[in-house]
Amino acid sequence: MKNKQAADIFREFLKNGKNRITPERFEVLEAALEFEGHFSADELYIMMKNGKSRVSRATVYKTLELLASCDLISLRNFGDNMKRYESSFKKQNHDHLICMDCGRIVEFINPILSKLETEICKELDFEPSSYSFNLFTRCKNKKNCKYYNEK
Amino acid sequence: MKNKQAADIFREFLKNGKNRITPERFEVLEAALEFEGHFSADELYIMMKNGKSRVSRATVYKTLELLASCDLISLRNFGDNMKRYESSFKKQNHDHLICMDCGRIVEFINPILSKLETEICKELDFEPSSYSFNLFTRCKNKKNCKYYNEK
DNA sequence: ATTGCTGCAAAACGTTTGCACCTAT
DNA sequence: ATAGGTGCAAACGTTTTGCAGCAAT
Repeated sequence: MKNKQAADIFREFLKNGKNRITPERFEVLEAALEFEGHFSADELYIMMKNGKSRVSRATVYKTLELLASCDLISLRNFGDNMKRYESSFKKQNHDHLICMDCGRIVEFINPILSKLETEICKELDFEPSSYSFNLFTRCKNKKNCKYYNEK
Repeated sequence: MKNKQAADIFREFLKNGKNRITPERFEVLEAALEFEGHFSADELYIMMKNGKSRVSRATVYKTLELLASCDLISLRNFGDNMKRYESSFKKQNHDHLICMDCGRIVEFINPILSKLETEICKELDFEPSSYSFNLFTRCKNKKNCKYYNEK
């Protein structure tokens, strides 16, 4: 177990919710934290299969939901109809710029957004939980964009 | 045809893109503009079917894409894996607060967001196209929330 | 002993596609 | 005449579900 601290958080979360502590769940946790960048549930499942894991697709899907509930990973939506996740353990909260031509996803941090979240929720009288701010763009120079050109 | 002005915009857009002008496309336009609030492609299709329209599901899906391209409607993503649309004809650009408990969607307008869009895109050197800012929340008083309680 | 979890396959869901026919140009 | 659109049903990709057996409590 490489991320003992994350595992402790997950174990505590499972206990409090009267969920069982199973080796499969910790396998998924570890794979999710190791994954570089954004991944879909199926991508993670395939990666784990290739790594000779015997965890099932259903378990991967369900465990990712649990991990998102306890904020060890974040759920993202980039406009395709697909849930994506990324590790949020020991990582600063950030937002995403998506290029609709080349598919690149650039992360950025802007401190105003979480202030806006607090402010607007207060005004409308809702309890904030999370927010998403996505910028959909097109890269300027297709000729110089290696991501666009390699497609 | 109730929305002559929108129809003109659509007709012009179709011509410029060498798309044909068909009665089916204008039927979808009209239904989309009449729909109150947010709708999925399938919801619109079902509604049209119930209204005795003979337009096919495929045509609805494709026409909604065209309508979004010429900004007569806006494409939204509220975190479920489903494309949602809403009329944006003669309507101010706005963002959404989603209550994850009762399902309510509240619209709000905040002028800072489009400034942020411009600013961040400039800094990262991308051409802005659109953005989405969603606040995921929980309503504060379940007891007094009629949306929560009617479920 | 009792739930709850797992793996598997099947089903569900929204969406896209292939194709023969039709229609706007 | 011809390119493009339509309707239908089948295919698609992601996610969820039902269920029998298994394992954590």
